Amino acid sequence: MKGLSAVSVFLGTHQNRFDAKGRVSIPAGFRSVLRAQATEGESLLILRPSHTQPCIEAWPATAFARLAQPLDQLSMFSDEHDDLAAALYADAYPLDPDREGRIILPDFLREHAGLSDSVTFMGLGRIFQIWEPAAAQQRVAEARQRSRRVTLPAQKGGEG
Amino acid sequence: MKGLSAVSVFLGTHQNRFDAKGRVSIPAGFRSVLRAQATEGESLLILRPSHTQPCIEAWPATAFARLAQPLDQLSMFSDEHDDLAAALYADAYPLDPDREGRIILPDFLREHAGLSDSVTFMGLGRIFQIWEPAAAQQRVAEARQRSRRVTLPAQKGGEG
DNA sequence: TGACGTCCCATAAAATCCCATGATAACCCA
DNA sequence: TGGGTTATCATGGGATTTTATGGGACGTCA
Repeated sequence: MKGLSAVSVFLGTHQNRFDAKGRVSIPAGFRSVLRAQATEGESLLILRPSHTQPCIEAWPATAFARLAQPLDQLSMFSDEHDDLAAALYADAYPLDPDREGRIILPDFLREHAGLSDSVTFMGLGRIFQIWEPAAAQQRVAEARQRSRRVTLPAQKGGEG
Repeated sequence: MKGLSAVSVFLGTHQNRFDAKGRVSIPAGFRSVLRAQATEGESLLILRPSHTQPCIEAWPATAFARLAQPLDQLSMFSDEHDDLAAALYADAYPLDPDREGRIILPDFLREHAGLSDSVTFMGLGRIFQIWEPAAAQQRVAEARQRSRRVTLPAQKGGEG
């Protein structure tokens, strides 16, 4: 593969616009990561509102499956199981892009993220997030600030 | 002997120019280091703005993966994880050179480094940096000054 | 029937491919 | 050691492909 495509994690931020029909292109790079992570018979990606931030989380099928794994360790029918299942699944929204790689966001997600006419796709490694552009900028600045304090546990082997 | 090509770290300083299409050649020596450090399925290099200097950091795939390793030790969904992921990934920009070894820098990186028509590639061992030539010179001078006062810690064995 | 999503085609801009060139540096052989 | 021959490199540019975006037509499911 060429160009941005040869990556297996979501990196960088990209800004695209809604068209008149409410469609947005998923950045090409992200599309190819999604394809690489796709699971036969599952939708290409799963959206859900972030529970801590005004943005939409986008999960590739495989990553979402992993996310849900802790469920298996809870006894079925327990309250914990139900709670977790509800938290994970109830507001998840599986989705496949059209042939041009565009998606249409359901209203509840657009509202949750406060989207208007443009969206920022923010790569976060395993997943990516969809933000209102202004909020995205703010978020990154904040994250930079905070992670400056969260000094990394020193790497063994002198990092090299 | 093969000259610089046989080295696995980024050494030296090279200055190249943007062409009319906004492309710059990565110095040949750096290219071969990048190839040596490449990871199957990942882009050849990852750029990000330096958070401490007006320059662009260029990471080979493997080194970047190491940089991001601490993430794996944080539980998904923790605030630390989110902050760190955003800080590391959101402004990263993966890319692959064209067949001639040239790259096109996105605007936000060109602006961050204040690039105009030429760029200086500065080898820093594990990574290299991309500078506006004047700023690079200044930077090197400062670094020389400062490192005069610094004593290197004794080396333990072990190359990366 | 009508709203909405999908299929298909269209397009401008941008990125990439592919070929070309002058300059320099590496090489070879006498 | 000299001097010509090659290979490599930085750079240039036309042709092609990809990408983001726009929009008409069709299906489907209430």
